[in-house]
Amino acid sequence: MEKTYEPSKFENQIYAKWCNEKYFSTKPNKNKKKFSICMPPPNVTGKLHVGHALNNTLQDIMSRYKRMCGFETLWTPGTDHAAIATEAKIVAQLEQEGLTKQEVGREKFIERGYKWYAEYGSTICKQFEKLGISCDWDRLAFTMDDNLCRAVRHAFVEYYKQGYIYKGKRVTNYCPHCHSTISDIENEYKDQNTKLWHIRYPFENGVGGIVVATTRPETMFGDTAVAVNPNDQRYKDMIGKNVILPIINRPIPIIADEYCEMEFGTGAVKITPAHDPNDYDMGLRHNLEMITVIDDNGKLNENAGKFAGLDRIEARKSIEKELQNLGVLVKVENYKNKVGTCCRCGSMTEPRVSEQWWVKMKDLATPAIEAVKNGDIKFVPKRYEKQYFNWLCNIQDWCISRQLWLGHRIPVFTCNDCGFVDACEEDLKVCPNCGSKHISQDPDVLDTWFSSALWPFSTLGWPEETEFLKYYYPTDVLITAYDIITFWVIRMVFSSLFFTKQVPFKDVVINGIVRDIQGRKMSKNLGNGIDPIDVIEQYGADSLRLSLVNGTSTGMDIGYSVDKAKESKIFINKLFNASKFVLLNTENLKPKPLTQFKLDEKDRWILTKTQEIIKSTIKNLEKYAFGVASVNLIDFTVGTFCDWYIEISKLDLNSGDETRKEKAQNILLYVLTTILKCFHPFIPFVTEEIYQNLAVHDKSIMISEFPKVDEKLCFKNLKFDEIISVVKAIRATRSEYNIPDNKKVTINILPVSEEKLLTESLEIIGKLAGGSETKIVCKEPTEKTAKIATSICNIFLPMGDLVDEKQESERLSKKIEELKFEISRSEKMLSNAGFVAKAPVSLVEAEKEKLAKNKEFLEKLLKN
RNA sequence: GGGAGUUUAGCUCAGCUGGGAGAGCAUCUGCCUUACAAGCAGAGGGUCAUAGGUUCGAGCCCUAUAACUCCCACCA
Repeated sequence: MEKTYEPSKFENQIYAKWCNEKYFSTKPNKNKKKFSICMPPPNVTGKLHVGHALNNTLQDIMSRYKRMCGFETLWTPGTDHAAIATEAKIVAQLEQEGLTKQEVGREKFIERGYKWYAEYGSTICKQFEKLGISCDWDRLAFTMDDNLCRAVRHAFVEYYKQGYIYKGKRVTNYCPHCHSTISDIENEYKDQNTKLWHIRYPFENGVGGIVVATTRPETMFGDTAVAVNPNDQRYKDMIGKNVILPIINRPIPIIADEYCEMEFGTGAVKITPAHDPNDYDMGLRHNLEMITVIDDNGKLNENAGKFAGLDRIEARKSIEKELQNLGVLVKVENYKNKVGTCCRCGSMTEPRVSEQWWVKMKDLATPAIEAVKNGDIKFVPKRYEKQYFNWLCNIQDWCISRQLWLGHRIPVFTCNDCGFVDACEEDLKVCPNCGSKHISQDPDVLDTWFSSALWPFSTLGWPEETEFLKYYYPTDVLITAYDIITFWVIRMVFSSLFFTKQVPFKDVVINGIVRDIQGRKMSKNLGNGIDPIDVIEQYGADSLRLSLVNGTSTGMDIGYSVDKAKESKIFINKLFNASKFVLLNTENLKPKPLTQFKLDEKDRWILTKTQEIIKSTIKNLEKYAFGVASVNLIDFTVGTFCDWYIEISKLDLNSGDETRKEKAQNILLYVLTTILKCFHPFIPFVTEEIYQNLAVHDKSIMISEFPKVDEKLCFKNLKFDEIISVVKAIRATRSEYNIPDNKKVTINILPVSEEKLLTESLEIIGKLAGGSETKIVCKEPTEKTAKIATSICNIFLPMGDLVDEKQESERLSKKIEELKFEISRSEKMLSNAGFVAKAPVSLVEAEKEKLAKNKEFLEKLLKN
């Protein structure tokens, strides 16, 4: 092993070895229980971010843990083509070359897409490898793979044949930048400071009129009515009359509709059915004409008269000026409202009437709600169920068509001659109705999430009844961030229930978002992003992983800075060094069962503590409490193993007594091995590196067995903590007197109880507390000493003139006060009838014991 | 307008079905002690947001309040 912990020296080699040995690969094995997990596929639009590192670290922890527990473990990796995002990137790429999508043509454009997928897909996989994740690369999936395309097509056709998919005209959110419709959840509402324009629409005779308030004056050219509330006294008489739309002078009717709020604005609303979902509904109710005024590029079209060709936002100023000139602009006030933006590119979306493909959601949602309600699927933490229910209970039909070229093309074919329409798994070449060969396929592609929704089963071979599907499905756990519960988790659930009649996963573990240390989202604009690969290069993958997990809790956001990786590296370095110590002292050791040795108090103590940490690690991992598990492991490694046992073991190792030495060697090796195995899921590389150097080891730690609690190594009524208290008390007193650590003093111990233990532990106390001579005495020394009282003994440190009487009596009286306080506390509790009657018996007993012990202690102190 | 979350040491955060407040970093003091100075030992530092309530007992459960964050919703 290297002298110092330098992760870059071994991480890559170890990963290569794991791959060569096929440790990540798995296949159905009827004799074993399985554990399966499928990776939320990152988009192939770029590099991994810290969020991916977090999410995949958690999945890797579960995978490695379960694998070590003997489960046939499949973790399916993969990537997502993310049609809209990737297409935007490629369009931008083309733009740089001075080309447009149209000039390149659909076929060539798709070719470019595949090139992009290959390039960025492999970049992402390489980054994952650096992170050390143990997914089965042989089963790497991509949403545009042939078999996944077949699954998508099969799913579409099934939905279609059963009447779940239909084509319909309504207002959807259109992104003029991405040139496609997007679904409601892809449309994010953002606060914006804008204006409310009050415009007078005059009556036909040119006199008076009705004033409407609008945030979108540019849509006025598409107005086909003005609506007022039927109960609004102000406008009652105007209903049915016409007003003249200014600028283009088109007459439109005043209609009555409950939708209008009398209190808002002027109480009169301009109605633009083609550009607003509510207006659209009203248009249907009142049979209004629909006039589109904004084109695919977000510019006003010919219906806007002389404003045609202007950008929708830029046109506002000119329109405002014109309205002012016409004398119909009543006022303009500042106004704050929410504007829909495209979640991919941030452009303001445009509500527009268009014909799209939809999935009918209501019947699909019901079983999905049921699956979580009846516990077939559990959310961790549970509170995220609310988000799930909230969305499913208010479900709207899902718009699945996108006006893009990349992605899964909608498999609906139309006969150009007879109008026959059908969805087909194989391309339709000949019309089954009229025999014509003039067939055209729908030009749109499917929403990316349509294919991701099938991910857990499509990656296992569905719709084929493959062995993998039969064995590994449903998967055990999905680990993902909360921001895609609606986009993805919900859609997987209803798709799975519909197509496979099973839930896609049993547990959904939600991780938070990785933010910067100030709690801000990491973004390009802020320049506060952290590249996980940089962190790995600087501190190692294990440090990155541990820093993302340690002390965090599920579902909570994480404030992250590279300092955390540095802190983790410091701990790993500690583990590395402790291991080095053990390795140096256990070379060529032939381990024996620990029960063969005569175990003394400190041995029983460390072995019992080891069983406790195994137990707690298992318990925490089983409930996905990764952060607590690692905190406990670190605490045990540093605070128990390194700080105490290793130091103490040096006495056995250097005792010259071969039996003692061999015992210590065996215990050191056992405890270290246990620590390494428990830690392996968190920090796989360094644990493997160390493990390979152990005197005895399997071929790899990752295929070794996860530690189990050994009841034979659990001991009761241990008193070793008392010895630790003695050491700490002496150390504190030394520090009080400013005695440097390297200066030894005589330690006189006058036992009060546990004399045997104290006698056996003199060596330990002497070593750890800096004793030149450590001995049991039967009475207080006559010389001047610093006096320390502990619950099992009095300690006297002869320090000549250094001893300060005042300080001594202060310490003594402080101790007495402490004890008195403790005693009165215990007495108060025990005299409380409620406590004695209602508290658990063990607690009451413990309190009684404590009281008796403290009373005895105090009595002895006061005697002196 | 609904819903959720957060509020604990100077900072970043843990804290189990309620049973004596924890870690890391930072600060102060002393040590290069034979695994580790990326270290060791010691120390200081908290009315667990506020106010009520339930309970023998509350950081944890209930109710209200405040501040911050997020999600959902068609008020032009």
